[in-house]
Amino acid sequence: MVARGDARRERIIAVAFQEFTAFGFRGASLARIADGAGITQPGLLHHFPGKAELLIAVLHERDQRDGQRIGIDLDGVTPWPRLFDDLRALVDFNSRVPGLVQLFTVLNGEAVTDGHPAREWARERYRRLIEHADRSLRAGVEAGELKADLDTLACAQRLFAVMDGLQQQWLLDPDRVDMPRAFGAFLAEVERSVRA
Amino acid sequence: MVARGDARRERIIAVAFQEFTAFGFRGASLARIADGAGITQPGLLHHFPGKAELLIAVLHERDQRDGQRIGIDLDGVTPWPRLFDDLRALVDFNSRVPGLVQLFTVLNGEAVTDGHPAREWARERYRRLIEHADRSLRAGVEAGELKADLDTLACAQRLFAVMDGLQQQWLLDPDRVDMPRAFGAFLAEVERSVRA
DNA sequence: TAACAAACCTACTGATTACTCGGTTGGCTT
DNA sequence: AAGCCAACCGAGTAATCAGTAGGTTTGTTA
Repeated sequence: MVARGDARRERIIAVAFQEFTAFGFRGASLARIADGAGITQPGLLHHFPGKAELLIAVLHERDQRDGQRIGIDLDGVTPWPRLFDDLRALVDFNSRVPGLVQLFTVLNGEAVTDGHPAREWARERYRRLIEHADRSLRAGVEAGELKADLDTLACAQRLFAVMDGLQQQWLLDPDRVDMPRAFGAFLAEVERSVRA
Repeated sequence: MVARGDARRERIIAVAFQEFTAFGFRGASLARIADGAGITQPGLLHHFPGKAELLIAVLHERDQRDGQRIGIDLDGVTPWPRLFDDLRALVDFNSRVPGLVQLFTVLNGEAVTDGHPAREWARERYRRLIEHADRSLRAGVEAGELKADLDTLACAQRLFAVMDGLQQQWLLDPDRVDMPRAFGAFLAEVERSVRA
């Protein structure tokens, strides 16, 4: 009976992913999620103790799945040319999965509100991503390949600021924002300016 | 009796501003807003036909108030060096009013969800801001002061992407993000790279 | 085969949601 | 003084919200 339970959990998470993407955490309804998963509401709450925990489960599942797909080792030190390639590939991929981008955009925005269950998750996620990029750039500086006076932390923050800012504009107005192109151009500019 | 009505409207909008900032549109409660404004819920709905219209009223009021404060003429053509100064001043100001930044961040994120009343507002706002910056840069190109092959639209989009992306990071982790400094450094970099 | 527990269900809770109906009040205009 | 209307309020509306209590089914394991 373990197998059936696991399958159900996956189904619930998949439906919850869509619900949170469409309406955010506050706009999401457990009743609709249960319905979509072909289960009653108490049945849903047998698998997850509450709405907040369900959201966290969805986010963790996404982190894990996307982490291994994109193949970036967030704990190691990626050589900086590889970092830029990885980011380019990530944005290219994202441009083909607007739903995924929407989930992250909506929840990042919602996360700054009072008492939001994803606040911690959002902050830690940014810290991880930025520190990873920062390490790459610092290694490049130490190897003498990048400018010695490069502000690596500010540069790392900027990389993800542009990525997220373009996602926001792209979701609101896809016809006017060529996200991969705009991000690629930005990266090229950065690559030129950081070289020693 | 007109004066009292106007004062009440202003009071309602001020309280609603805080409520939408703290909880977003979906998380906001008309009952709490009415309470904070010292009025009953039907009393509130006498002034605004519904929750969506109240949100729009708050956003329009903010647009108007902030528009005249920052002194940017969105319809005219700002000389590009002035554009950069204006943006710098805007980010400096924003760093002193986190509540205001939070309202815009939360609503921009929420706006991409299904059937959100601020979707149109968010899209039009970006269009206005980006077109304004784009016109500035194009004028600079035509005057021969900026690179002839500068992609002015992509550059304009990037300016606001960085601004919003840094706001997001700053709200989540104010200790690790020096927003005005990071944005200033970015602008300096842009200014160097766009010059003819 | 007996015990056990995971995986559900029905039925319900009280709270909250945005919003409506049908008033009353009180100041301004004619 | 009569009439009018903006500015409210009390009392509800039906719907939805997340979550609970307590029981039943069903497969696994001892």
